[in-house]
Amino acid sequence: MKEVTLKQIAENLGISVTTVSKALKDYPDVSKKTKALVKEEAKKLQYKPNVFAVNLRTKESKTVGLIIPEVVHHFFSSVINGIIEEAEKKGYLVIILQSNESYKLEKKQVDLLISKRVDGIMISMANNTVDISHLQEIQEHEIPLVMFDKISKLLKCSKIVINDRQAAYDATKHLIECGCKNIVHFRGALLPQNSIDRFLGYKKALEDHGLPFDSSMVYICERVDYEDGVAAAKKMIQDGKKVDGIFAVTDMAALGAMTVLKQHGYQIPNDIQIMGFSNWFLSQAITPALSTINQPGYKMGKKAFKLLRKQMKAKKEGVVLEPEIKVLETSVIKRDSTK
Amino acid sequence: MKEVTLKQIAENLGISVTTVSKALKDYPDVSKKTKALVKEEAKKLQYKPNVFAVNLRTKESKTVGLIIPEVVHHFFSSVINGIIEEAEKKGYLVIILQSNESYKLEKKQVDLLISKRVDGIMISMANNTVDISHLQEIQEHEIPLVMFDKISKLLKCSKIVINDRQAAYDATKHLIECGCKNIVHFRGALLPQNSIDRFLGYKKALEDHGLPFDSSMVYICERVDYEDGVAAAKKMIQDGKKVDGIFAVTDMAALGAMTVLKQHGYQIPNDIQIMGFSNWFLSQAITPALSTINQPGYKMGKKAFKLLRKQMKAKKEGVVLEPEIKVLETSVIKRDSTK
DNA sequence: TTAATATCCGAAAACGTTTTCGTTTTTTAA
DNA sequence: TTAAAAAACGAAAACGTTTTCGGATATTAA
Repeated sequence: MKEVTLKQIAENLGISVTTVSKALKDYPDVSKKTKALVKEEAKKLQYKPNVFAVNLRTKESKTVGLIIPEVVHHFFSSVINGIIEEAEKKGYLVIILQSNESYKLEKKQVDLLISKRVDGIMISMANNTVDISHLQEIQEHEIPLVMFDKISKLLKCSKIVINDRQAAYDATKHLIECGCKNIVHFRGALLPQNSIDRFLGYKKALEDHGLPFDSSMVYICERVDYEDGVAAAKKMIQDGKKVDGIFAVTDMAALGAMTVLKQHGYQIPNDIQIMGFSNWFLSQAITPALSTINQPGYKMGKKAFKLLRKQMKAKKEGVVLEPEIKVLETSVIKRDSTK
Repeated sequence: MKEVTLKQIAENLGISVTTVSKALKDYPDVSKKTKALVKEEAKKLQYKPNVFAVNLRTKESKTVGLIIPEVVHHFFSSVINGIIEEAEKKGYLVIILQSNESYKLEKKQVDLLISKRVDGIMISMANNTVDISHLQEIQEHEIPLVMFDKISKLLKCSKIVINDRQAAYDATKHLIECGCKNIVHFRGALLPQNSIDRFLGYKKALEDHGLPFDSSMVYICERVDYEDGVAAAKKMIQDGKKVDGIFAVTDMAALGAMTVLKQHGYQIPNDIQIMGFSNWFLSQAITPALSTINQPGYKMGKKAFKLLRKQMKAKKEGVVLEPEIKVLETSVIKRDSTK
């Protein structure tokens, strides 16, 4: 089974490769008649252009890269979903790589994508990435770059985020308005910006409402997952502090905490109210249903690709485009874990 | 910033492109001295081969395609994780596409991957796919193909599965051994093979243990998710049948059922025992912790790529390889939803 | 009719690499 | 010293497409 090429079609029709190519792309300088002939023959032979040759010639691959900390996370898989769908609509395919929250691996993945000559890159940074030279390298190669969710404030590029600080502020405020006076915060790791911002929002909300901030009321959930929530809650109970509210950095951590609290006989929301973050799809299914902040992963993915596409288009047209920063709306979702 | 090419290096060193190419690939017919020189120069200029040209020349892209029903599913994202990791180890990148459980879209995605000339394809079929001509087309293009999880028995290709029937048999048997006499089955959609197999395993287990099979004790969960479990449980309660055990096609459906049952005052496992399927990561975290079947997604992903790689290698070497079917082990995981 | 213009077509270069095969140079054997 | 063998190198073709630009043909105007 021989591959069908332009040459093949040209020979069959007794015309030149040039004309065949142009006919298929509707160049104005080929007659309607030959266009029809060529297209018919192409269809008959089921001609499909050799992308390898097209890539080489046009210097683009219609492929973009995506680097995220981990695929197996509801938030990130939602983002992936949004990106893939949006990309496909525009004829782009997506290569996904994981950093496993490791700076070293993240750097390696960036190199990989650069050498694969993808048309653009989207990235959500690993927690412990501080050096951003690998991201600058992307820009030096003039590859359009978009950051989302876990971004670096130091890098000048298009970004798509939520206002973590404001959202955390709202979440904490919600707890306060529900009557909480002693609110614990289960925060994320120390480095990533969104973890910092959520912490700051929590702190600010306390201050604005006349509640004292006490750093011993803050527990760290390094990986912001279920187990971390469990561990933090256990530690909290052990510490024996007076607590009537918890603002957790993610729904998963909140859920972990909830399980432990229930096991220890705490009534939710009567004894302790809990606020999550992300609106994970099962948060409404657990008992009590978890109050949380809506973090639109799917939408973020869509927007991320749209921004990237804008950059890619501009590059192709030789236009210089100012980086754009899009902030997506979040909102408090009140359920049964707060009253 | 000009791209560094072989030509560039050749000119700098006053030798031919051919020699440079060969030197970098350690051909035996270039002297140690020139090899050293070339490599040094290449490193100095940070030479990176143009993959587009390499692809064109070698006719391979070191890229594989993956088609799954949906990214946002814990099982599938586990598979993705396994595949990406294994692929990367061998220098392959992965392009992920979704069928959204639609045959039409699945077909389109296959076409896309074929025209992208990926080196291999892995697929888990959409529920309503019966016509497999698009998969045969993959084989006609001589693209290595591996199916996993949701497979077609009609297609001759490498597959990686679990023994759904046996696993379902074990799950049902477990319920029976825990004293259940009236076991309901929440099954998946009618078409996909694994849904059928799980149903058959359930039925066989009943028969083997002298329990009557009653088709009105089977409820369908089309999308096998939480909401389906909720709906099926409601319907079951409404039907007013005597039930002391449920075997659900997935943990998510089981969880949905559990929520409804708890709301209706049923004690689990005292009034009704529940068995899930998949060992979703949170199944151990809910209360009561869900007994289930261990379905190793991550491992399945790894194995799937390994099988694919074997096929790709064989193709390259011109060897014909018999399709291989790997069956992964499953096991009953006993937790608190059964006694 | 010729000249000017519009329309259509194709030769050829280019993209950067790999690989075949022939040529040159060096080494070894006689 | 010469012939044979081994080692090192390079010219050139090939992969299949896109695009420039010059040339041919057909059409219109004078």
